[in-house]
Amino acid sequence: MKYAMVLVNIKGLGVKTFSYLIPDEMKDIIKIGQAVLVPFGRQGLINAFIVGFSEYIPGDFKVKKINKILDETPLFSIKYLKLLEWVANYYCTDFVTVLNAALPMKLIEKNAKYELVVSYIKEDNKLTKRQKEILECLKKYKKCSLIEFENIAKTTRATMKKLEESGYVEIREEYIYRNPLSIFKDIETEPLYELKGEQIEAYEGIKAKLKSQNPILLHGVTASGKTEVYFKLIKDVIDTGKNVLFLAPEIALASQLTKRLARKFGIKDVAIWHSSISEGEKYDVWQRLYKNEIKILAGARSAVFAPLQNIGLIIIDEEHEGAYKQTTPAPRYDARVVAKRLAQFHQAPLILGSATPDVSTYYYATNNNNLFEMKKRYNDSPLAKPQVINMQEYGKASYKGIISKPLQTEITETLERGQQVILLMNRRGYSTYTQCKACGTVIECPDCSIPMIWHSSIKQLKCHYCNKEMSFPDYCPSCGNASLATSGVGTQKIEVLIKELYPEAKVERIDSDILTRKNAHIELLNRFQKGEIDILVGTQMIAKGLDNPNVTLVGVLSADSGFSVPDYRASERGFQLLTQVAGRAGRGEYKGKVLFQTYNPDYYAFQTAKSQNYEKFFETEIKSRQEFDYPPFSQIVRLIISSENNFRAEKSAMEIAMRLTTMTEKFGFSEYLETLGPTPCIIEKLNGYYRFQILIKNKLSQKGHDFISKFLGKIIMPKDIRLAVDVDPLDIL
DNA sequence: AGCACGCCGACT
DNA sequence: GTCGGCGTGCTC
Repeated sequence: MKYAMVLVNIKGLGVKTFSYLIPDEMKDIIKIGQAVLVPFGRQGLINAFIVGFSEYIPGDFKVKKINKILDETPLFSIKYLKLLEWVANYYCTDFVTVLNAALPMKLIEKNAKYELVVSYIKEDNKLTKRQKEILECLKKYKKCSLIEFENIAKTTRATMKKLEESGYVEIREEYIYRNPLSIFKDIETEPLYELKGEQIEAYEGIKAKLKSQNPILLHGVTASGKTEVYFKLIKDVIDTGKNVLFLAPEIALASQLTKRLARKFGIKDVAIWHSSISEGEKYDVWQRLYKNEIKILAGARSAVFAPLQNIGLIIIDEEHEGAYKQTTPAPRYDARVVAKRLAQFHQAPLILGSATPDVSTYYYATNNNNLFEMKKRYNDSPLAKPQVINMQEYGKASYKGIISKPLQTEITETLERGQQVILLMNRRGYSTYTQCKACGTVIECPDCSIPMIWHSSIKQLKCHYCNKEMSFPDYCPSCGNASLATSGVGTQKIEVLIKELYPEAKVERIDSDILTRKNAHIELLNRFQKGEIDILVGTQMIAKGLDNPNVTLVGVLSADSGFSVPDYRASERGFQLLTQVAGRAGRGEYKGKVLFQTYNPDYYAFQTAKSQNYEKFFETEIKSRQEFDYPPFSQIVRLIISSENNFRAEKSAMEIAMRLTTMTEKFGFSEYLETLGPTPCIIEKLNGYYRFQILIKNKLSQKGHDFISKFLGKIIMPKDIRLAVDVDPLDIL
């Protein structure tokens, strides 16, 4: 091979690949994944990585020689690059974009992995008073990072060098692993629990399926004890010498999970990976993973790109969570999809777990006979049957038309028993829109086609998409009348009303508006757990993960709000939210109660959520998906064309749709591919950009997908127009 | 990002 | 003439 494809990261340019000539003396030792030094433009020698080889260069340019191989041990494998290539093709972006998302920047930018450390040797009477002090200080440490020590001892590099020359201290380069788990230093170890009842059946069932090429679904109701089943499976895998990747939907849950894993399996075998650990920590964990020093890696979605070796099992918990899909920036990957591919590469099983599985996941698991169910709670406490309050009937008799009499009674009784209440209101802010009573005009965000929402806490109107704030106008911008009023209900209004109704109770609100202080919501959840809060009002943030045995009442104030969104997955999301929040009630020894307030008591997704009957919900939902050719019966590729100029965006969207249709016909893909649109997006304007969308429905044809990927790869957009490609979008708003 | 190249107006 | 403004384009 004559040339090497080399990956560089240049400020402003980002991560890109370039071709370099391989000098003869390197030909035998050069390998994919090695760090090299290459000359680049006027910047002299820079760090780069070998990502491929070629006999030719892709174009006509002068080519420079690789200067040096920095480390003969590669930092990633060919297999790893093949996975990223597959991801790039599947998500219709370029390889470089995927690499950028997958590799820690530190790995690409700087290869220096050694730090100066200083250690104590001796002291004698020749030392000055100050030098003696410094050595006294150093004695306390066996060895210490030099920079750190200079800070501690309030001394300088010159002084330390002098001490080194005279032989009092030793300064040397040493690799120091940073360990993100150091916060769990004093962790207590914990044995694995014995499985019982349905857990044993699920465990045995899954064991028999571990050779399956398709994902295995563990569908277990809330609090059924899925985690213990995972732990048992993990134990089996690491006992065979293989490693485990365990994903959780968000960072907070991944941290919690890591702590539990460290307790069960020992801190040195467990590592954590997510977007918020520092670049330095990522670099170190990367090295340890590559050297096969870690047995269990826990993390959020980006952990699918960590170079875990010799994978024997991948687990994705709460698999229905939207957080597994990256929405922005590109690559808009779904960790579940990447994990499936990764599992195939390692010939390892992939286990997906949820109480409310994704409709597509459930469909495939049933078809592949890979479904395992746990229908009872671990401690046999019964699932509460939600009671539906028809607001058409009870609305008039309710408090300000919002909190029905039955809900009020239940809250009163729960508080009297000294138990706790969760109230779900899936909308932030005080109201939902601001409207002129005279002409009907709704105040919209100047940059987004979205109603501005009144926030009583900050006394401002706020856009929930771009966060723009403005003061409440005195007059209607359209007709000039002083008749603007807020309508609709959000969490802030519920908080106010509940405080009015229950002045004695301790009421707190949790939604993303209180996240101004870091960890504010964790503090609130801890206080709720300790019983310092009686009633917790919040958005979907309170629907997940709360395991508080003293919660016996869950009220959903506007249970149908989620279902009315114009999106094909709205029913699924609504069902999941209601089931998850209902699962928070009565997890301990006390029986739980769940109340849904609604104006549409007959809606099917609602009825099935009421009976907590996933199978029934699935039956109805899958029929409608089939009827309209929605996933899992098709794959959707969504193109969003946007511009600050409405007309330009529309024109460009029409051109793309036209070209796509023509090409589809020309290459004979009409059978598999259907192009819909362009249409203005449901959110027509966002952050000042006018948005149009094209939906491509692919009837699950690999060739069709390759065609789309190739087609999109060739498109060059004018500078004032943006094209975003979203494969398997979570919503089509 | 930086830095060169290059095409126009202002000025010793 | 030529100094310098920054818009455009390139880095294997």
